[in-house]
Amino acid sequence: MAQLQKSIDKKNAILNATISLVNEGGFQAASMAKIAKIANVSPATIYLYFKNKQDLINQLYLNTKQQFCSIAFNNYDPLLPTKKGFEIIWYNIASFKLNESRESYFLSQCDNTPMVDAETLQQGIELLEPLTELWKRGKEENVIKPISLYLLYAYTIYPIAFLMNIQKREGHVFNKNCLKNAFDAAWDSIKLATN
Amino acid sequence: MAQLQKSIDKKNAILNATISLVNEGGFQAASMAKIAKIANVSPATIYLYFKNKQDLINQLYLNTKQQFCSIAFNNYDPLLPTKKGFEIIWYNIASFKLNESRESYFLSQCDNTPMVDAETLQQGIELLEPLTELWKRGKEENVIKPISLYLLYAYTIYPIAFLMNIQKREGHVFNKNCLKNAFDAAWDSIKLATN
Amino acid sequence: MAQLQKSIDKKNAILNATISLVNEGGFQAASMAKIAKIANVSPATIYLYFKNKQDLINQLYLNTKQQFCSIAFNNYDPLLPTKKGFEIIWYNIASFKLNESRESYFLSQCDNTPMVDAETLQQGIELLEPLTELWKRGKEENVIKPISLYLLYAYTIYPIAFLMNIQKREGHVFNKNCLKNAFDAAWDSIKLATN
Amino acid sequence: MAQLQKSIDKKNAILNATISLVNEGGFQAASMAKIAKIANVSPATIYLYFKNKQDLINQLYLNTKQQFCSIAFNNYDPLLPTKKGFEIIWYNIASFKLNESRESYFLSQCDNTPMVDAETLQQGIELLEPLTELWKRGKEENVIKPISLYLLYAYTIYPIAFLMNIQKREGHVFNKNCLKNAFDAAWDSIKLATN
DNA sequence: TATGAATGAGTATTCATTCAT
DNA sequence: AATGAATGAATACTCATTCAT
Repeated sequence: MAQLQKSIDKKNAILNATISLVNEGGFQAASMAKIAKIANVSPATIYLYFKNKQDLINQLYLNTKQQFCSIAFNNYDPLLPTKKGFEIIWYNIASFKLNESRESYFLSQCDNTPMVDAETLQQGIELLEPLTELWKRGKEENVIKPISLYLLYAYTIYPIAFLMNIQKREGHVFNKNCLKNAFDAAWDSIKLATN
Repeated sequence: MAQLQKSIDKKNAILNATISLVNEGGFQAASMAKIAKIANVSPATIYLYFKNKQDLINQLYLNTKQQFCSIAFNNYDPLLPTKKGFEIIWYNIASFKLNESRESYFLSQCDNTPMVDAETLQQGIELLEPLTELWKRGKEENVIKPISLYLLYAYTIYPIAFLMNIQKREGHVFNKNCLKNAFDAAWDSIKLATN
Repeated sequence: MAQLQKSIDKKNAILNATISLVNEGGFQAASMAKIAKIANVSPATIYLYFKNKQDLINQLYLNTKQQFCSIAFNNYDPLLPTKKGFEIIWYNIASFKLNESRESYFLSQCDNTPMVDAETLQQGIELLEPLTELWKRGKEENVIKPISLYLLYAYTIYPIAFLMNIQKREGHVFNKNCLKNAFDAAWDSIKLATN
Repeated sequence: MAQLQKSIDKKNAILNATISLVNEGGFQAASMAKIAKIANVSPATIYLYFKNKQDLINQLYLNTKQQFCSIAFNNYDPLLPTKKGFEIIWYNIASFKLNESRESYFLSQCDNTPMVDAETLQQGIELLEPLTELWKRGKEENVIKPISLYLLYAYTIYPIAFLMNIQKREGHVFNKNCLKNAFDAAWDSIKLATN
């Protein structure tokens, strides 16, 4: 029991150290030696928990994506009206991306570089299934434009990463009003205009 | 003259080799030795043109961003009506991002990782000034929502990078209709609804 | 009893795993971790049976040499005529070296590299005492040339290792006739020409 | 010119350092770092001259085997009578093996372990072609037993390695008389008895 | 007796950079 | 302007060995 906890703690320390280093200097700055030093373990110990560096990165990606998704669908109920459901998910995601910027910036790097295996990326995407289900329903209900899931994602979720990047780089913090504007932009881009 | 040309060719060969390598394996995969080999020069030669590796990356980023911007404002005339002007710029950018995916993917990596100096990133952003001018005017004309430039960029330009990523990863190619949908989403997200 | 057997089994599993690994990739390829994995024990367990890696190799050498010698003197009776006695021993050894090539190749590596302690090598040599006794007698009887034991060994026993190496490397198998030729060569090289 | 010489010197220093280390502690003891230190170069420099460690070992093997063979056929003339020719070659080889024990012990390790590529070993064997030609002729002339080249080698050349091993291990030095005995044993083992 | 977890020192190899030519 | 040779420091990863359980 105590041993198991110690193991979990060590693995987490390693994952944490890796996020920090990748965020500060990219994949290349996260050398196994530096990770080990920050996590307070021997370099060899990392290999007890991960097959190699790529495996470490992949696991870290999936881990973080899972955290992300578990928050994304907080309080979400598939029975809610489409717009309401989308609003809840969107604000959850925005809140994660803008508050947990450590995790978000890491995910953003993974999503825009060849750091992570294609296969692992795919696994990460599948975790968002409830959102894609919601979009499907929205299209059937003629509430959401009949456009591809890629476009829906590109215009509602992906932009939040840009805002997070700005926040991180410029110390800028987005207030409630700004967040409202962002949500409106997201919704306006995909809602089907009723005339 | 011929000598100058040879110099330019060499520098370009180096820049080109770097883009290829960064795209294939990220910053870390682009070692000076590999760059030199692909560019058909000696490692030492790189240092005649660039102070060090960071300088090489920075210059490459600015270079590529300039290419990008010179295309972005093709056929653009500040005197055009706001929506028309925006449409021209947006399609220019989309065409660059989706057709010149080599350059685009490189820029996307730079924009989402700590690869490039903060200062250099800033210089890159400033090259888009005609677009920000257009947005300013659009707001004054009550054609565009009175929201921050960050939001405008996040919801109109940034999403294209996601589409490019998808294209690259999945071999998917976006057709005219899809592009139209994307433009509409972009415009809908920032246009001021006239009631 | 059952406990003792289990211990012996484990020790043998370790020794066996080591032979396999050394044969495939030399001393360096036989890491304690790999040995443990193949022998289905924990790395730490190896240290219950052997003081350290060198001790493991030494014991394995002696063990294997003992196997070798117990076969070498099968059906051998010191009272037999010299040539007959030599013939029996020689064929025993050849049969071991050529049939038990796993063990033989291992011994050959040990005998031609600094893998094994000098002291342990000496102990291995002493196991062949009945053969050296036979040679001594043969010399007294003027049946065998009055040359050093080293020479007698070099020209009768050592060559078999070369044949084993060839067999291993080339998949070549030596038939009865070939074996007869080998024995004749061995005997011709040391027998004292009469008249 | 001076540069070329410096390069050759460096390569030789590396090869030399490698032989020393392999002789003292086997393949495993010859780490690239130790080799570099003894050769007075940086570890990275080794990779300017050799693709990797295996390549270094292979080249060293062939190099040394070439030295060996260039001596083996000193003063040898294919037109000499078979026995005379064989005698010259045998004494050349014995002299190399027993005097150049550094090189010989290294070759013996290579020949009895998986240190060297099978392909490279083959290349080494081919260098002895004049000897195999001589043996062929000897068989045609009914001077040498009609047995395989493997056997001829096993009983005439291979035993010398054993003597060298003994010399090295025990400080024992073989005198002229002993050498004569060894040659006689070699010749007796393969000569066709005329009755 | 037996182990899985842990590690500091080591492995082969590559790095960004410099320098003599 | 251009280079091949050179390198110390770093890279990812593995080693033989120990220790708490």
